[in-house]
Amino acid sequence: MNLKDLKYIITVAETRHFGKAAARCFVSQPTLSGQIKKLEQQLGITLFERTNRSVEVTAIGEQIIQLARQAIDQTEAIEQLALAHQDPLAGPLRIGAIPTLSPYLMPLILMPLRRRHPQLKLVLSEEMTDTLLARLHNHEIDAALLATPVDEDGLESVTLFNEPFWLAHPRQHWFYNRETISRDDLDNTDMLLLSEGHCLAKQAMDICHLSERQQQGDMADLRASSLETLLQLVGAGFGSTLVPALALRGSWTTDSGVIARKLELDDAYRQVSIVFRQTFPRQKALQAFAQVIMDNLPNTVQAVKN
Amino acid sequence: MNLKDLKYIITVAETRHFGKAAARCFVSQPTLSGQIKKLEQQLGITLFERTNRSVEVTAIGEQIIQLARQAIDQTEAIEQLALAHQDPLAGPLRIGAIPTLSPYLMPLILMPLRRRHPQLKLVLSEEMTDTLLARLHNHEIDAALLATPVDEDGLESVTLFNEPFWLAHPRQHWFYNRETISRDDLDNTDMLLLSEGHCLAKQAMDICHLSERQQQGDMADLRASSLETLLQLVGAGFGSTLVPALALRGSWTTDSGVIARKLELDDAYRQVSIVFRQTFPRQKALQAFAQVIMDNLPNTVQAVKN
DNA sequence: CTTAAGCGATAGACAATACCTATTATAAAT
DNA sequence: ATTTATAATAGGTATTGTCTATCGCTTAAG
Repeated sequence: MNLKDLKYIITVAETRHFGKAAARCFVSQPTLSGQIKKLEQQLGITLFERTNRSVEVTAIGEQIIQLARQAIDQTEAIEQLALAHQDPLAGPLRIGAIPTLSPYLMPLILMPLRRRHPQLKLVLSEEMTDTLLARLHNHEIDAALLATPVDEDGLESVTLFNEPFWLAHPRQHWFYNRETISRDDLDNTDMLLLSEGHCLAKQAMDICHLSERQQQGDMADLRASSLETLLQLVGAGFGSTLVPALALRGSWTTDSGVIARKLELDDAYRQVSIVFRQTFPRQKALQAFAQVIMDNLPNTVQAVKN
Repeated sequence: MNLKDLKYIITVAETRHFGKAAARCFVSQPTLSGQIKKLEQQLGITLFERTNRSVEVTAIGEQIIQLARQAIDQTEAIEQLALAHQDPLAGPLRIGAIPTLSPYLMPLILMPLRRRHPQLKLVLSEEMTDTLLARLHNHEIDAALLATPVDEDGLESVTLFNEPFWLAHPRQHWFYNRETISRDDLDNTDMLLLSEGHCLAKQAMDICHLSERQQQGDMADLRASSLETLLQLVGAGFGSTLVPALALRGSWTTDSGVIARKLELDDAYRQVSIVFRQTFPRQKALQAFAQVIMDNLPNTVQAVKN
């Protein structure tokens, strides 16, 4: 059986005329006759009762043609669906981002994205780097926004921007009187960190020259599960911390006893990149998404030219 | 697009493995790969995201494969339906019969038919010869049981049996004392007839040598619309009539003042035949139906050997 | 009564394409 | 480093869908 054959019998049933049906199917009449004969033999039944003068559909033919119509409808639905999704921007894009980035970046780009690519729908998830990479491999998400370099098999990574770390310290802290903060200053203060698994925790440790062991001994009980909590702790005077620039766009500096200051250190930034499977077929959609991000960054962070 | 292609992508979606899918489809792996590539190009979308190590279905692929499954289901339903009807006896057979035959013949054969061919369902209709022939041409019925020879284009006719005409007369009639009834006797009595259109009316007139005109003058007001009515009239003494043998199988002789007697005339019978379109594809079913009729006739009528 | 026109079926040649074998390229496992 | 497993590619073969030309038949017209 064949989809063309089904179209043929449907058309014959409609026209009750082999010649006209053939013309409507853009084939010759012998072709149509032959294909229908073949189909009838394959099915073992007669679909049309024909004389030189008339063509009538048999009872069983009526039933079969009804089913054939449904089958053709399904295939046309397939073509419609495919056509609607030929635009790689169309349809949902499943994006995961790390928790120290997502709540600060997404508000910046969602509106511009909708304006620029209204047909592109996002499905967002917020998880830590390892989980995101696993979900990427499992095809559960299409891309991940990470702040750590990735070099895994089958994954590709495009850097979007460099996000500086700022120092957040309590107002009462002796930092308050310093003109600039040096790395030595950072080494000699109480640094609060995010709980384990957050890449930001490890990066902060690297910059402040803290070792894992040191950390465990000192303030394991003061690791926070979110940046918001962390800043609350800073405001309460428990210590200082490094904060990615985008996270400071809120009202932290003004009210709640937290002072945020730029760091004049070469390596006090993180590289935010979008990571996806090399085989992902809708990379154009990711490209568009990335472009919207880079076009809508505040001037505290600098987009990377690729 | 092609039904085979749809089967291919369904199988790949199930196995997530081109080689295994190819084996299950009984084709080589390159064939499967090529066909799927072709389909993806035709649809303009990627159905599977594949590496050397894994095959995963894309989001749009999932949707399309779901539709493909439905389409394949429809075609399998077509094959099932065709298979179920490959037995030409299967499915309903639309039979029309004339009113002077149907109510007397059908009770004789319905039970034997069900015993012999339980899968053969009858759809009966009861109309006069002309109507039946028209419906036959219109494909509204598949065969007609008639008592008149038919020689129309595209129709074929098989004689089933010869049904003798019996004479039905009132008990008080002078026929009652006669040993045998001759044709002259018939000419000289009041013959009651069925209303126009019934072939039995014309046949009775032929046998009794009545002309149309004669009939109109005499007893146009006494034509009956059914055999039952006609016999009621006979019982009431309004005249005599010719009755086909099968119609006398009831209890007419015993009670209601009607005497039925065989006629010893060469031409006092009618030929009952089954008529159908030459192109009708289920002639085997008609053959079976006809055989059941001939096997279950009472000994008052004689089957015709073909 | 002959001729012409319309219709579906048939025959044979051709061309598109589905299919196969053999091979390549690449990644994972030993 | 070698082997194994996988999908992709290349090139040749075979199937089969399609075409043109024609037949056989029926109906309509001259």
